[in-house]
Amino acid sequence: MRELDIGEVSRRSGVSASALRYYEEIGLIRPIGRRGLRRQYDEAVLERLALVALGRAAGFSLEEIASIFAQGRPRIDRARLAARADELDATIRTLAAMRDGLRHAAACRAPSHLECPTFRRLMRAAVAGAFEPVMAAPSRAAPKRSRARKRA
Amino acid sequence: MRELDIGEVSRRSGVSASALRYYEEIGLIRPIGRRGLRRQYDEAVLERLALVALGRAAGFSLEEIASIFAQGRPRIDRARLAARADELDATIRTLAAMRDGLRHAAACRAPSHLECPTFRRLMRAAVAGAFEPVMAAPSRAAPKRSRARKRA
DNA sequence: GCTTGACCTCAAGTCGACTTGAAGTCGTAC
DNA sequence: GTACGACTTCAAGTCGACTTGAGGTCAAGC
Repeated sequence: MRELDIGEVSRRSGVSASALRYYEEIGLIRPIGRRGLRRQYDEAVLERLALVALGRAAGFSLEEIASIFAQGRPRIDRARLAARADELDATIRTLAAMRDGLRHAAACRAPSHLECPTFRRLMRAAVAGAFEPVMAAPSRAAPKRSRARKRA
Repeated sequence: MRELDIGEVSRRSGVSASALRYYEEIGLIRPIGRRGLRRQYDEAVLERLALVALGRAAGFSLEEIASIFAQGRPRIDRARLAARADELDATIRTLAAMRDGLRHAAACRAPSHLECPTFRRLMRAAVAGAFEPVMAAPSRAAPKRSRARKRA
C-alpha cells in the first residue's frame, strides 16, 4: 500500500494542497499518518476525493458530504440521491423556461425589449420569484432572504 | 407622477430597503430626489428593478446588469442574451446528465455504490471536471480555481 | 414635550470554500 | 554547510450580494 504525500494526492485528484488541508480540517479526509511533519495518504483517499467531487457536482455542500462519511464507511442514502435528482429536475425546467425566454428576446423584433410581451412576461415572472429556487443547492444556504414582505 | 418612498418601493418590488440602498451604491438605481433625508423614487424604478430581477435570474451579476443600464436607456444586447441562452443550454445538459446518474444510483441494487459501474463512471466524470462549468454564471467569477496542475 | 416609526449613514459582519502570506521545518543535492 | 524545494502552521483575506448594528434625523400624533 503506497503512501502518497500531499503533492501527489493533489496532482492525481486535481484538488489543491491547500484545499486538501482544508478538507482535513472539516473532517472530510484524513492522512494515514505523518512522516516528519508531512502528511502521508493512503491511495484510498483518491476514491474518497472522487466521491467528494461527485457530491459537489451534484450540489451537496462539503458539510453534507462530510455527514455521508461521518460513521466510518460512506453511507450513501438512496432517498437523498433521488431527492436531489428531483431538485435538479425542477431546476432544469426553470432554466429551460429562462433559456426559451432569452432566445425569444434575442430574436424578437420589437423596437425595445420593454415592448415585447414575452419579455415583459419574463420580467414579471422574475419579480414574482418564479426563478428564485434556481440552483437551490442546499449549499447556497440562502443568507436569510427575508424577501421584503408584500404589503406588510 | 407619484413619488414613492423606499418602503413602498420595497413592498412593490420585493427588494429589501437595504438592498435598494446597496443597488444605489453600485449605480443600479437612483432616486429622483430626497424629501428631507428620505429618498424619493419615480414609479419607473419598479420597471428597472424588474429588469434587475430578470437579469439576476438569467445569471448575470449586478455589475453586468449595471453595465446594461450604464449609458442612459437600458441597452440590451441581443447577442448577449443568445449567448446566455446557449450557456443555459449547456448547463441544462450537464444537470440532466447528473440527474440521470443520481436516479440510476438511487435505484441501483449493487451492494455498495462503489461497485456500481454507472456510479463509478459518474465519479470519474466529476474528477475530470465534466461538471465544473455547471451554473457557470459569470457572476460566480470562480475565485481563481488554479485547479492543481495535472502532473506539473 | 415626548414617543413612535420610518427613514438615514457608515462600518462591519455573513455565507461557503477556499487561497494567500508570513514564518518555520525537513531531507536531499551540490 | 548551505541552498533548494516541498512541505508545515496559523491567521487573515477573497468573492458577491447583501444584512446587521449602532447611533442619528425627522414628521406626525398624543
